[in-house]
Amino acid sequence: MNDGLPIGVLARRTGLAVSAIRYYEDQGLVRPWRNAGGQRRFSRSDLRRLSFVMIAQQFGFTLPQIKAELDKLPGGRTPTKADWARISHSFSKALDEKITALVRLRDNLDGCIGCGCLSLRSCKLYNAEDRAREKGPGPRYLLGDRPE
Amino acid sequence: MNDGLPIGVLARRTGLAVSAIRYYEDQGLVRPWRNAGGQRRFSRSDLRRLSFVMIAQQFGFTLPQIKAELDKLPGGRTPTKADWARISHSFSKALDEKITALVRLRDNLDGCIGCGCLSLRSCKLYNAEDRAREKGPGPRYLLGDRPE
DNA sequence: TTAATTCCTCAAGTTAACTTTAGATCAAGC
DNA sequence: GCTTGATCTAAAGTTAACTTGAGGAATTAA
Repeated sequence: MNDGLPIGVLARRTGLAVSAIRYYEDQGLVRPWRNAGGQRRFSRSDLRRLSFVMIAQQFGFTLPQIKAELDKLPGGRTPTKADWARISHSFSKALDEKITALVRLRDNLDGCIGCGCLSLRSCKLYNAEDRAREKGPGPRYLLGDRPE
Repeated sequence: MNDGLPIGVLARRTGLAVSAIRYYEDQGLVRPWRNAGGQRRFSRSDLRRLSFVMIAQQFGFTLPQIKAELDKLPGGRTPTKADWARISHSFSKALDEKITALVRLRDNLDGCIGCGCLSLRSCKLYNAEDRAREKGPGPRYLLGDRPE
């Protein structure tokens, strides 16, 4: 009874394709064991790992970034609710910061007269772009750096 | 003086590569005109369009989704601050909903004893997954549907 | 026990979002 | 006018994140 879940069950429960779950194993996001016949068996907590992956992806995180988050979970034992609460919390905090930047963009528009931008010197957004420009070549991110 | 910005200036101001901006034109995200010599000229408001694209991408929106948002801006005239405020607002509202779902995931963990999940029947997360499962085959999104 | 289903690996194919390359033209400063 | 740097097009290449397909083995239900 407690011999783990086969991959198809994980797929049905999460909505992921079987091939996607196998790919996630390749990328180190889950670590199933094998049964006597060589088939993957997952623990129930992997349902949670996969849910986390799906959610994080919807927010634009890459698989390596997500792996880095998941790697913060304890290695030897099954993660506790406290482990998960901590990781989710730091995660939603990072998102809150991104959102703050988005709201700031919206609010900054109020300083401009229509668009154009007719009053460039007083436009905070314009200045924000100029400030980003001073940081040198290569892509810069208006929202600050990407996570991790 | 008011003959528009060349692509290189847009690139320096936004941090995007010139090739990326040209690609965005192909995808219909910006619509520069051409000068006598056939070179692209952009309006200043395109700086804002591109900033919006960059921000939206960080939140995992695809280019078609972003285009759909930008297409809501008025066609004939330069967008006003009110236009931009409206689009940013609906955008951050969608994100707030996603975040709410994330927080719900975190909070749901409190119903479980450690993990395992030892008390499956009382685990809200487990039930949430089962509910998703009932919606039929194909991928389902724990956070509700993707935007647009 | 047999049939249907599920699973396995490995290699190749796919899509989105770009970048790179090549060869040519345009624009700006001296 | 000339040179240097920016820009042009078109086609091919790249990376992440998967999916698909082939051929075969394991599990499960009857």
